[in-house]
Amino acid sequence: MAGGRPTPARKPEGTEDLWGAQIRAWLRMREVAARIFGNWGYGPIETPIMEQLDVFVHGLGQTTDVVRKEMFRAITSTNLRRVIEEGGESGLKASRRLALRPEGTAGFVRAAIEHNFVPQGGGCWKAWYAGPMFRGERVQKGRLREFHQIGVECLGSNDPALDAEIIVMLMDFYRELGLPEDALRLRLNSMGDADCRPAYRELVRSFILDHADGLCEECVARADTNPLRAFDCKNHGCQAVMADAPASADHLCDACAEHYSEVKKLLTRAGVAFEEDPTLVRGLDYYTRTVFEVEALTGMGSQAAIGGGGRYDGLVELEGGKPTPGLGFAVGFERIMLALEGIALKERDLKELKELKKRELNQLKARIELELKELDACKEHDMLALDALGVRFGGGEPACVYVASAGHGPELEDAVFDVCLALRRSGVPTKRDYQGRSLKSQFKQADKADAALCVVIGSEELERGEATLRDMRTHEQSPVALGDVATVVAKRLSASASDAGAAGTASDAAPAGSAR
RNA sequence: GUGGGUGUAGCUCAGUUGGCAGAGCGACGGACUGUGGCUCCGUAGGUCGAGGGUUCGAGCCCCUUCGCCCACCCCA
Repeated sequence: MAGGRPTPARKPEGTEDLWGAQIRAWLRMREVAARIFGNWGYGPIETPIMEQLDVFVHGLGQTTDVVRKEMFRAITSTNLRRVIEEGGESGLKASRRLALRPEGTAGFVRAAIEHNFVPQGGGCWKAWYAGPMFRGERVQKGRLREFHQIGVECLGSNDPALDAEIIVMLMDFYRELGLPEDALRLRLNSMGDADCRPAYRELVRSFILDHADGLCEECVARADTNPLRAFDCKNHGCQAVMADAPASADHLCDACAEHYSEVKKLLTRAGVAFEEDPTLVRGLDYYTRTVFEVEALTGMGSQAAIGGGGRYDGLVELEGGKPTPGLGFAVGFERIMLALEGIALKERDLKELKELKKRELNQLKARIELELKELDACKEHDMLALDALGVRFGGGEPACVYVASAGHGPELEDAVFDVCLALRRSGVPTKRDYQGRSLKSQFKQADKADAALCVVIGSEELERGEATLRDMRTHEQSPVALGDVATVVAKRLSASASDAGAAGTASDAAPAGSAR
């Protein structure tokens, strides 16, 4: 150990460091959520990443897989050893038994009860959240132990219009992110409520016992504890048998049936395509009536659901609050990114062909003209790579300016320092060299950083109290007084930014200002 | 919890019956003394995941271990 460095730590299994294009995509997705959900009356909320264990046990249900084996649990105690010796955490009071949230709804409902969010007179409370969730599962494609969700919740009304609205809003959200409806599949079902679900459950249970021959052991074994789960079984034999099982939508009580048909009517009215799927049974106990799930058709591994939710009219009561209806959904950030990547890869064939033709043309031109002025193959490759990352909706870093110094010397270095300071303080993203590179090298750096402008300061300029301002696209250069650099650059940048904004919103071909 | 795959340069990966540690891309420098993208030339970069064993000799064979990926299950 003496003098040796410790071996560097690694991030825990199933976690990701978010940086570069990823973090920008996450922030951008939150912006889109804030805008779209805001239009529908949902405001932002943030609740703790950990809650008392009971919040999840009561809310999600004792028997769900999430609670039984997928939660990260923690205790606080002044004497850990005694807790272990005396039979574990069950001896601790509730406030000392904690868990990292595996989903967002239970904590939201806890907060709603704690602060009386729902108005007495019968209005509803709407909010959206975004943040990390934790489940101790084995990692695979589209499944992490720490993952990020954006969710919305609405408490206080059983109006079917709300069920339809949040689904429409969800599809709008996907479209805004670059996932059109034809890239997705929306599945819809109704699970009934406290009045009709028990009887239906019993129907399914006896169906399973009658058809035990054709079903796998596990499905039969679960007939008593959770018969509906048999619909979810991946076993083909089970799927074939369960296809003939009684469908929940056919066994709803009158109130649930009316609610369900109203939801479907309104969805159709809004032009949202859906598939009724009687086998859709969501894994958390709190769902009642409307349940839905959205799958992406490309890019996914075996985990294709990029969002899902439904109504949970019994949940608030389960958490100890007054009976209050509610509903919501959650989408998975990482899975949406996979879906976007799938789309980008599909489009890539077309783009590659285009690229190829362009290059052929360019080669011909080169033979004739020797020099090509606007070939930008490198940048376009970068954009392709970005597309493959699924960040096409996220844009790149904002336009920036590069300050280059021609030559060395304390006066020059001070001038560079001053100019950068002024630029940054006037809100211009500014980059510079710190390693004494050659001017040529600095231009290379500026190019890589995709700088729109370059400020060159050398001893000649310095004597005149000036800097040279170079437009990296047009190659035009002009002198600017040192004191005016910040204001002139800020003006030039904002002018070109609004140009690009006006011209290039719909076309992803706008080359300027869009690399990482 | 169960099963399969994989680990060699910053990245993507070659590496033959055990015999000098490799390529492409990237990075850096130069050609061009103060002006970017193309081209050419050059340079740097490795505990071969870790530990042990067999051998004259191990990236390769054996044992142990760790990480990562994919799938079952479940879900976002």
